[in-house]
Amino acid sequence: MRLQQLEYFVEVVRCKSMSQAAKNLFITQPALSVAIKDFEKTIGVQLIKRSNKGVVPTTLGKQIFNDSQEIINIYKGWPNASGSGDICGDVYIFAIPSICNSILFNESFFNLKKMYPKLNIFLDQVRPHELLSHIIKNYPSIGIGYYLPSERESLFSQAKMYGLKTELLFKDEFNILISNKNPLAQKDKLSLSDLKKLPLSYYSDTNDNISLPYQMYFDDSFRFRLNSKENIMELIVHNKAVALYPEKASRYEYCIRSNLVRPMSVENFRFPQVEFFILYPAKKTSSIGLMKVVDNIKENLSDF
Amino acid sequence: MRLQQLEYFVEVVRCKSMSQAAKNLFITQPALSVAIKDFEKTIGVQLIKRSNKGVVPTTLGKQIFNDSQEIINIYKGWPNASGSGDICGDVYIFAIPSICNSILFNESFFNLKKMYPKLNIFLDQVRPHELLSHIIKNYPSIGIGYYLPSERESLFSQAKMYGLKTELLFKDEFNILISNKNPLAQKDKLSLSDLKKLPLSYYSDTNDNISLPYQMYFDDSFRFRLNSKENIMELIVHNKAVALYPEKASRYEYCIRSNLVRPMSVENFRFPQVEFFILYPAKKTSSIGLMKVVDNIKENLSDF
DNA sequence: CGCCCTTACGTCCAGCGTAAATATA
DNA sequence: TATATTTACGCTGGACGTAAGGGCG
Repeated sequence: MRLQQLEYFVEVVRCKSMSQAAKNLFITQPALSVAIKDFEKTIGVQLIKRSNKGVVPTTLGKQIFNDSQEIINIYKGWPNASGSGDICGDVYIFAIPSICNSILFNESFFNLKKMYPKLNIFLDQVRPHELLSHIIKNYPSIGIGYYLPSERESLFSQAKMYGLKTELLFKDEFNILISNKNPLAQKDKLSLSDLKKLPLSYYSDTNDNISLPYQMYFDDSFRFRLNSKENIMELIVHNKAVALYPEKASRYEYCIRSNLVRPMSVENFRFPQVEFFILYPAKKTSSIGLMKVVDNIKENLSDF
Repeated sequence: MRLQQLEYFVEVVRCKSMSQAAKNLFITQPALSVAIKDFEKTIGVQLIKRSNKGVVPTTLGKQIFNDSQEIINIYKGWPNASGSGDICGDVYIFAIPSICNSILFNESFFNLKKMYPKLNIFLDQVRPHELLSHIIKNYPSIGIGYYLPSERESLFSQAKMYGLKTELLFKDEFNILISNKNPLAQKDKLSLSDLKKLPLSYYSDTNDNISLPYQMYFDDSFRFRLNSKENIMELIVHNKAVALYPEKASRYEYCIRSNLVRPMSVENFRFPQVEFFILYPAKKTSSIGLMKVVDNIKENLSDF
């Protein structure tokens, strides 16, 4: 017998309806029907009477309804029990640079910390090619990154091998970040020939597989290989270079919000489309704290 | 989270030892170790400190130990909860004639009824070839019968198809039941030629695949095909015929206990060896009452 | 080395979703 | 037919057993 079944039963009695309770519990109605039936089977007696109008508890059903509420009240007080109890523990998040601001800019992310003061949340910025290894080394932890559509299958299967679940958050498109000081920033769109006047900055790791292939389109008389987003942004703001960044994910960058730089696309030309994903332990035994953070991020970044 | 995990945790704290608790809980020590670890993971905090001397609860562990006991006390009062609460419901047992007395003769079988007065137990005597169909028609129910070793695989796989679990109870050997009035009963063993003087009685169903093949060894000038054990026993007691019966399973027959008839073997000759089995629903959601009866029978009839 | 607990891995069952069936007004 | 519940079935994950691994006296 699972504690969850008690919660299911309580919700069914409260709603006087299987279908309504199923909605509230975020499971399908047949699944709930079976769960309640199994619950009755282990208890050994009928707990609710079914009809096409809904359900009503039997005499004993009411008794067990009360007991169940009492039990739920006890364990909801436990740390990390699915109530809002005393959720605690350490949660590690590894995210690629472009998405970090989007996470941090979101007020509800900080509400997590207010809601669960004992929950320690650590956000580490890592380069895309390091993401998976960080997640695995620091299991259990959460990862946020992107993949090119062609990398999708290999990422999903690799993650699965390590007991990780991968979920798509949103699709994004790379664009050029350019300083508003640059006269070209006045245009609606850049042309391919404009690019030749612009030096491209990119990450110093040799696996920057987004920017590297496009180097040839830019002014290749300069070479800026830097190892932090801050360095790169600094360069862009001072109009010494441009960079390729995912558009949606970067929308909360300070330089963009304050109009120091702007994202621009190129006429008749598309930079890579990518899909942002979240990676987290597939096991249901993951700490509730971790799952709260996962749910929060998914809520904030889905359909971004 | 399962209610069982609370019981596991409570037992571990009580024993101050994983291995001892595992013994009391009838699971292996590694299984318990994992269960407790999962419990801690969902709660989010360490509940016990491990050492090579055993385990001790942490501060929070003690708190949750108390809460768990409280929760267990609540649901142990429910009908069929694994406490000795108010176990109720109907339990149907189908057993072949030869084993019925062994079940009924056992005092502990009747203690079941004393312990759980609301549990209705129905015992039906059925012929071996009808056993499976009765079990299926009356699902969930319990069956007790025997098979020839050659029938073993087919029975097990067929039962599995119907969601039934089959367990060996004990091995038995068929022997001749003969009236003590008969002078041959004075001998130590019968000879094959003695059999020719003895008419064989057997069940009137055409599927009596134990007795039928041996008909030729007996006095075949008589043919007694009867449809109840009482009729057959009556015949044997009055020395009008003999019959083939499994020896161990029949030991509680009144006629045998009171020395009216005795089982005899034949020199240099063996009647079929059979294996008695119990059949019951494989699902863990079976009513606790049914499982109590299954456990009782297994306890009484294993290594008979 | 022995005791106690953990990790690894394979097997089997339970939980849930999808789709289809059933019941009642 | 419309609404509510049940049944059927496939997939995935969890529970437990067996066997092997590690820490501490």
